[in-house]
Amino acid sequence: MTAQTSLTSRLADEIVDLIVDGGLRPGDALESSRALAQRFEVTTPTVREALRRLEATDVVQFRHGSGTYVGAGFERRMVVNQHAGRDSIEELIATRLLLEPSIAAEAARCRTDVDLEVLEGALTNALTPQRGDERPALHFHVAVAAATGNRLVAETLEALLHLRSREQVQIRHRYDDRERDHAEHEQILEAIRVGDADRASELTSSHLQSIRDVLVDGSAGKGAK
Amino acid sequence: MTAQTSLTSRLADEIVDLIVDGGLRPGDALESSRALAQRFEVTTPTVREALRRLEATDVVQFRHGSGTYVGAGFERRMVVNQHAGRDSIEELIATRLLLEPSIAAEAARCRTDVDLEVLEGALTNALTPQRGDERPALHFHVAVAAATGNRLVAETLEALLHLRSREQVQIRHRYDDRERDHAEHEQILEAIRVGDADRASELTSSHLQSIRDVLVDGSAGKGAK
DNA sequence: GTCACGAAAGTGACTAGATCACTTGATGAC
DNA sequence: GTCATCAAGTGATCTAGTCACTTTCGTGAC
Repeated sequence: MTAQTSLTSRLADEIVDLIVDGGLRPGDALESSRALAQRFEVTTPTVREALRRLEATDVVQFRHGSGTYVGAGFERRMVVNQHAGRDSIEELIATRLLLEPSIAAEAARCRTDVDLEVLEGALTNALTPQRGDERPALHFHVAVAAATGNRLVAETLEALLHLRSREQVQIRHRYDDRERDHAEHEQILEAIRVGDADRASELTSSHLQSIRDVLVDGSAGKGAK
Repeated sequence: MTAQTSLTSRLADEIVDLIVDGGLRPGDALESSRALAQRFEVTTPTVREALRRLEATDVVQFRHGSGTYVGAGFERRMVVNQHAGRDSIEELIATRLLLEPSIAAEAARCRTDVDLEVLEGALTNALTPQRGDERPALHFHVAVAAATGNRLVAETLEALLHLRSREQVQIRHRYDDRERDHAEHEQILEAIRVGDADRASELTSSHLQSIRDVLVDGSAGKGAK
């Protein structure tokens, strides 16, 4: 049960731990590949695989002939992977509450007929339980962002929702009022359809607020599990 | 001149090209490691390093014993690395225009005295030309996002500005009216200081709009360099 | 004393050829 | 028809190196 994950994955995590424990900051040098290989009792190619993975998000940087150094992505990782307490979930909802109303308003202004079809599709998909299908059913809120016609907006929101995806499941577990969820989504869609930006914004805001309320009440009133 | 970059980096790019050229979509299988190694005339550990790098952003996924598959991150990469034309810069500005006014408003509501000091620091740093110092001077707009007290908001905006960082330099090159930039930042800061959310939002909006205008005029009027 | 040069040590980059572990699909017994 | 079995394909990792680059530090010229 310790780990179904690969040796390389664990290794990457352990290297991050090493950076944390050592109090290293961006710019500081890590141990050499060979030293790391010895420390973790693996071979250098394996260490390098783990480091490459970390390099991709700039957690570490290679400098040929010089050494391996902590990169700026390290601190970013610390923020992103912060312990998944209630704070981080509330932080996520707060962020969405800040950004999504504007996005919904813009969607109401810019949406095309095709966007509307996609939104309707996302809405019906949400009701049918996930099939064995690979496609994880386009998230309604991402579909709204896509309806702005700006791919970067959609991408940003998707990245945001992808974060803390585990906690998002928790939210759904609590906020299990599917009918209400669907009804609110439908209202938002209607506002976008008729191009009422203000109403789309307000509805999105109150929708997220109600989710937040459930969350806060739940954490205050309910015990574990 | 062909490439100062490492073999692994080039290899990662070439594998992505291979996915693109092959018309592969998320879920499709890649060639085996051995086949890739043969194709590119490198050894398997090298291929694996390149693949690990791509795995970090979910461009590919490993399935032990089964194969290597294209992941959801592939399409994301396509969006992020789309050819850096004017469209993508305008898209970025449009996104910022959509998100940052709300953030500035929230900052005006939530900022602490410490946040104000940080903002002032970011403002003066922007005027002094970059020193040899490693720290790349906290971006004013990121500092505003941080003043919301929500780390996730700051992180999101930072990620956004980090994208297309090359093009951002272009923008600065055109929008070289440092004094005006600084003056507008100062106005925004003042609104945040006194807690005027509406004004902070409006000022941010007009600030970004003026940047966009310069950009659009520049692209229409000016030739290359 | 100062500074250019250059060898040596340390480090990452990559090679070469294996072995082990897991998945998958075909085969064959029941 | 169903299910256990097995073999081929693939990823995961190892062993044991060589090559290329950077940094350092000592040497010697000035």
